[in-house]
Amino acid sequence: MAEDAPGFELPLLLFAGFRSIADQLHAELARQGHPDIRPAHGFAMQAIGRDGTTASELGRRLGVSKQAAGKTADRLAALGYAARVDDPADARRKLIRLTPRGYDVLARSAAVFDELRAAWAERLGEDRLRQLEADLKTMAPPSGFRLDVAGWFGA
Amino acid sequence: MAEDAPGFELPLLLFAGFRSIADQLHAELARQGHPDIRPAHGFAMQAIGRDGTTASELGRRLGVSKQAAGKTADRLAALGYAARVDDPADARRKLIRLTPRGYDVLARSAAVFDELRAAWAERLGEDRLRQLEADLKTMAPPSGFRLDVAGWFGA
DNA sequence: ACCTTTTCGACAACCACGTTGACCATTTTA
DNA sequence: TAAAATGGTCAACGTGGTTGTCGAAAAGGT
Repeated sequence: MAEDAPGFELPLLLFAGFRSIADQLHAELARQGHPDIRPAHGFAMQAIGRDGTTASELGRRLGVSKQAAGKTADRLAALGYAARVDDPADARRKLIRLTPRGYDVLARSAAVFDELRAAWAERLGEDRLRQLEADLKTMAPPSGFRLDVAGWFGA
Repeated sequence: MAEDAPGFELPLLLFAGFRSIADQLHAELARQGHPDIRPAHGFAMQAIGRDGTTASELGRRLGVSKQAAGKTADRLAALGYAARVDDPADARRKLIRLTPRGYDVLARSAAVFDELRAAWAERLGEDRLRQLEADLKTMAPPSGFRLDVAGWFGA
């Protein structure tokens, strides 16, 4: 009878799958006029959303401190993907809003993700892919995703 | 008929699976006397292996510069998991070797990974898990894994 | 043998991403 | 109205990366 795979392979495969999709996404985004977008930026812009948010709230959504979230917002602003504007209703707050260029990345990302999923479906079959998604949902619901990846990995 | 999952869910699920396993591993390692081990350390120690290696070679295995690999080795040394010794056969080289404490982490990690895989097998069934592994292997062979995760994500 | 090229390790400067702690300004609340 | 909670920023630091430079040692070619 066949041996079980060694346990260490499973996380490697999961990570390789994630990284494969992320790399293809960013290669395609680079081709479509967004060469300087990094995975961290995509997560942050997704968390900012169409309505914008504040640094404190962004930090809560991303699972990092408000200072870290503020720095990320500054970088996105420097790259032209976000802007920080005063909140007329609350002089403490500064809203982080996506620029048209930021919305463009979000829209293109959604499209590319759908294409990549379709590629998986074609290769594996829609049934197998659905089962894979369902199994992952069973084992690791991506509830309130924490995206402090860089810090999580190394610090 | 059921709708397809949105494309952006797939990478999130893959990452959540990876992170779930990694978090459980490190929680267990902490319980077993290794509270300061980080994911990056585990990858580096795995790459150092039982025979030890040099900073340059470690950099190649990890897909990072020799300087970065050297820094990682220094940190592992500071934590007591590795030691750097002169190579008697080549005065340029300094071998990075795991300490007994380093080997201990590797052995415990392997055991915990097997336990975690067994937990997945119990929940999903061995067949489903094998299929999941096979499908991931199809879509993203973890060939020559690059583990510059922190830099890849953000820099 | 000798000179050139390659390799290894280290130093320095820098960037990205995260952390705490402290601080001030502005709501909110009691 | 005074006290507490909230939002943003500054500063200092840790960790994981990057280039570029450099000297010492090994390898290679003539």
